[in-house]
Amino acid sequence: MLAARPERPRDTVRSSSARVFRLLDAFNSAAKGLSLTEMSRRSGLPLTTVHRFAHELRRLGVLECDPDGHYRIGLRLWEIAAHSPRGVGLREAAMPFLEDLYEATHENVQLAVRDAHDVVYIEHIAGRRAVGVRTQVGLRFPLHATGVGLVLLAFADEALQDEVMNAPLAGFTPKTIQDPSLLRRKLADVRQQGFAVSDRQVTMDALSVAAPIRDAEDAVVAAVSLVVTANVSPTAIAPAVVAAGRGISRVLRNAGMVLER
Amino acid sequence: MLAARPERPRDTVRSSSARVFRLLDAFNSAAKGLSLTEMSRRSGLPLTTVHRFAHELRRLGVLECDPDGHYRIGLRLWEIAAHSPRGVGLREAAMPFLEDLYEATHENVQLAVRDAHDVVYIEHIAGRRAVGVRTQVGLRFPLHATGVGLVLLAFADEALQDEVMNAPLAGFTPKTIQDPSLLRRKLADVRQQGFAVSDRQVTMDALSVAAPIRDAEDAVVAAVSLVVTANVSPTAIAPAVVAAGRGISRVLRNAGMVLER
DNA sequence: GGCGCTCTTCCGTTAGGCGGAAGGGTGAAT
DNA sequence: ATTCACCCTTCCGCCTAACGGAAGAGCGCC
Repeated sequence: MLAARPERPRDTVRSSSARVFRLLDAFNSAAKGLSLTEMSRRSGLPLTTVHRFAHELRRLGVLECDPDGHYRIGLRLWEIAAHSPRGVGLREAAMPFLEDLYEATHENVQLAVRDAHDVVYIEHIAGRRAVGVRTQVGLRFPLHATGVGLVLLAFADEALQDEVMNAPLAGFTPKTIQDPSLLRRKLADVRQQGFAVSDRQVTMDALSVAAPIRDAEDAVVAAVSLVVTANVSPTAIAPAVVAAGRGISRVLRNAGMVLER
Repeated sequence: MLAARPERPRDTVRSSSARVFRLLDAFNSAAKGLSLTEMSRRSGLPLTTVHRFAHELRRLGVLECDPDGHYRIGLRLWEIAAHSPRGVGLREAAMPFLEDLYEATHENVQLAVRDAHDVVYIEHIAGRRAVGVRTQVGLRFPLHATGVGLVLLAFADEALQDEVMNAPLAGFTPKTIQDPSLLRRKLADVRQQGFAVSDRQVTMDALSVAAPIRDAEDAVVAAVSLVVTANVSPTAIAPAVVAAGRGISRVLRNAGMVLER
């Protein structure tokens, strides 16, 4: 008699952990803290569920809550994340070299890894004087446009390269490579030269030079780059960037760090 | 007939989220990745439960797993943590100033917040030439010994100060303050001077000078410090540290950041 | 081949999760 | 004062997803 169908799996996984992390994901691009209702809206979880989770997570220190009921990502989560090899582990190894690079140039220094089809920025150093760049720790960006992305793509599996080529390549400026065969040739150049140049492919006022970072098993697991104003010669700064990449790779090798997936 | 008692709450909370984070906590002080069995042992959760969680968390990207079955904290968790105001948010605001401090001195620069009775290091910059310090991003340390700790304690609630005083004060060197009344006087000095000096209280070869960082509501929410060899004069470096603290506070104020708990 | 180790699958039980509904609190608009 | 709009909180019955012991599979090692 017209019983409503079970109608189970709306579109979502019904495990408890998946819900918790769906809730936590609601905090990306949340400048300020979120109220319970906002969390509910962003995550698509029922308010009651959010209420239950939020209180529990607060009790655990995973979320923090200011007096007027706005929740934020808490220090506890940050501490757990500090044990992430590809995040903080890599950063610790790389920092002295990024430091030197910054001090020598006073330009934007960036450290990034790949996740799926994105670059994820792990660290960046920028003085107040350097060219304005919109990168931020934790930010994602498509692989084909940036210097670090080109490096990470050039040394990735062919399967992954194909996937990226077959998807539409977003354009940011007139100089962004959007043609797959052009990109393929570019990647070959990167592999041969040992560094990548992204010339005004993200903004028209900046170019970046990036070099690979290898782990203890010699796999390219990260990239370091220098972003400078577009009038600087890439070949002038490439040696320093490549040297930094080598230095960081050496530290990873000596520490026996393996960061492959 | 002799039914075994329910015997419910061994010592642990039985919520799903609490278990997940108990599992994730198993990763602290885990240099390398953990196997399922190791996770089970460290967390005290039954192997089957760990098995279920680990697979689910891996599916979610919260954990990563290398081919031989060793799990690590994944990039997804790190990305979520990148939205933590007291972690990455603070770091972003402070970085240029830490940078300047480092460049001017080439000594160890540290940024820390307080959590309960501990200092938690959010950032540190150390060249290869600086005095060896064992701090690390994400590390905890007692409040009463370090420079940053003294600052954070000096400007904390009286209630919290009392709690710290009433607990035994761990000693690290002969110069570590372990007497509550001495500590109380020290804290008064810190408040009056506007900076703290920890002279050989952690190791006999180093001293640190720390200054407070205030958020948009003028609450002391963090501290910045410089750790140098014990023969450097604290008063010589204090102005630079205090200036950095002021600079960072200004950025927080302009950004309207409120980091009180 | 037996032993110790770890990972995986199975499955019956149940407690913890779920979320609609209703209640309370606050502030702004009328 | 009354209404409205929001947001947070509590309650409670249903039920499913989580639980974990037990047994089995894979893998070196002595």
